[in-house]
Amino acid sequence: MTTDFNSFFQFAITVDNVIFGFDGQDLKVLLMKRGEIPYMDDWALPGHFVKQEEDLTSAAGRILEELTGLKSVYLEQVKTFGKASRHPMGRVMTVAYYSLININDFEIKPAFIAKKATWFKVSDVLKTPLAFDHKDILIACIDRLKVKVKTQPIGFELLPNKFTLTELKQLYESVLQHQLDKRNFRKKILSMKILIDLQESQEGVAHRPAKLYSFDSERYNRLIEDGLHFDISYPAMQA
Amino acid sequence: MTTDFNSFFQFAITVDNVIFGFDGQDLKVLLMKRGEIPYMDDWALPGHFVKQEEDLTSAAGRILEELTGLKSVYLEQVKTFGKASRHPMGRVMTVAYYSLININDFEIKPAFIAKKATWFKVSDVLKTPLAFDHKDILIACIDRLKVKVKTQPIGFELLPNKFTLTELKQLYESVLQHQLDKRNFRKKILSMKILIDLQESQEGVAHRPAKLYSFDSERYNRLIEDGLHFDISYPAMQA
DNA sequence: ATACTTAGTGTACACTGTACGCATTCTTTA
DNA sequence: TAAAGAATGCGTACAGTGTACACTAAGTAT
Repeated sequence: MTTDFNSFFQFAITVDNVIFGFDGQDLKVLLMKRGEIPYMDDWALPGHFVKQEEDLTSAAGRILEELTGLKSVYLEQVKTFGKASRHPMGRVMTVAYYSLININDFEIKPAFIAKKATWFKVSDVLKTPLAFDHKDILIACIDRLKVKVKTQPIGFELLPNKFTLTELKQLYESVLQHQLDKRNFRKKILSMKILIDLQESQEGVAHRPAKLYSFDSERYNRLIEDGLHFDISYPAMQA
Repeated sequence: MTTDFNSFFQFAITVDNVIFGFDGQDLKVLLMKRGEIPYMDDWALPGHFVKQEEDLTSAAGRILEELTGLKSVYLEQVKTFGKASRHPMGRVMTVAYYSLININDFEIKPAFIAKKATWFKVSDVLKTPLAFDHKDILIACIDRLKVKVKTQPIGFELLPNKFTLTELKQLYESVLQHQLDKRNFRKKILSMKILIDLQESQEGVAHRPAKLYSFDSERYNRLIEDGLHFDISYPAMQA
């Protein structure tokens, strides 16, 4: 009975993290070139084994921090992948997370430069093979992000504190893979009253500078209490 | 290095399954009285250890079938719970699934009668303590169901093949915990054209019998291709 | 026959989504 | 310094959907 019970304790758990960034044009994901077997030299999601005494959530945060130096960023669990055959070296389940970071804050930690951590356009990565079942994991995270970004104000996590409405629109378009109508997008976002008009403008651009805004999370929370329905649905705003 | 690697393989994985049913009045969940330590005699979600050679998805299906005899029912992974302290007897992570079954098809397998599998009203269970972190798991599954039932036609999984519009409305009300306006609900559902009018009526009721409908999944899929937006949002239909 | 119970229907109004074009403000360069 | 270029930023009209709301119809039970 006891030995029977113990026989179950032979799994390993990893956390794999789909780190999304946005460079003003495209949605990007951070991949690492594997330096060990299996899948040596293939591109893979950053991930690690969970340690014996470590909470799952802590493990996800640790990976992100070790790699990027960033703490307290947006991090969400998506799905656990547990096919018996998914890891050639044993029974390893992986819990997939995705995180949203401001790509400008980001700086790869020296320890990882050797492992070649690189940003890829999401649209490109979908065409190239990845280690393990990481392609499936990536797709699951993209799908989750698409759903979530429409109904939760998480898109702002990918932008600098100060941003223009054009940048925000570009972000939504690259996540949702859909063109949006400029005027309707502005109208909708501004009508929610969740942005602070910073009374500042872009500088150094070769055209009329755009106004800068920031996301007012306190106000957002108050409005949600009052029944605000955050919803950026692209069928509603096709260009 | 190898020993180091092996040291990670000391986790156990369980699957816990929140089995939802609907009796025409209330949303219910199937719980079992535990017959072993820890948490002996407490109510708990049905669950099991995942076996060495078993896919995660198969394990979830196996639990459901062993308990209810039902195969190929709606089953969805929700979240993995992995606090280091969550299981007093070792490092056990659990992957939470929920499933939707037609309560009339259901018959508890004899092996489980001894373990007292019983349906509870969801609203009651939320007030009583459960084993482990099963309360958290239950809440996560309820929340997921609420979100999902609004945008996917999964509510029908909880109903018999033939149902009345009043039953369907009652189902939504008990899941969403919100009253809906009868006329608007009917108008919305019928306007989607995803129900088949069976040209039959209820029998044996002490009042005007209601018409029976069934869900037309093929038609639904066709309409989705054409851009149908399934959305039963309660702010839109408050009573 | 009457009372009772639930099923089933329609309309008016407000609001939101959607489509769409032009003037404005800044930089660059001729 | 004038003109061209580039992106910003604004408004309106129409269609469609959401929402509120009360009574009649069709059965059963007494």
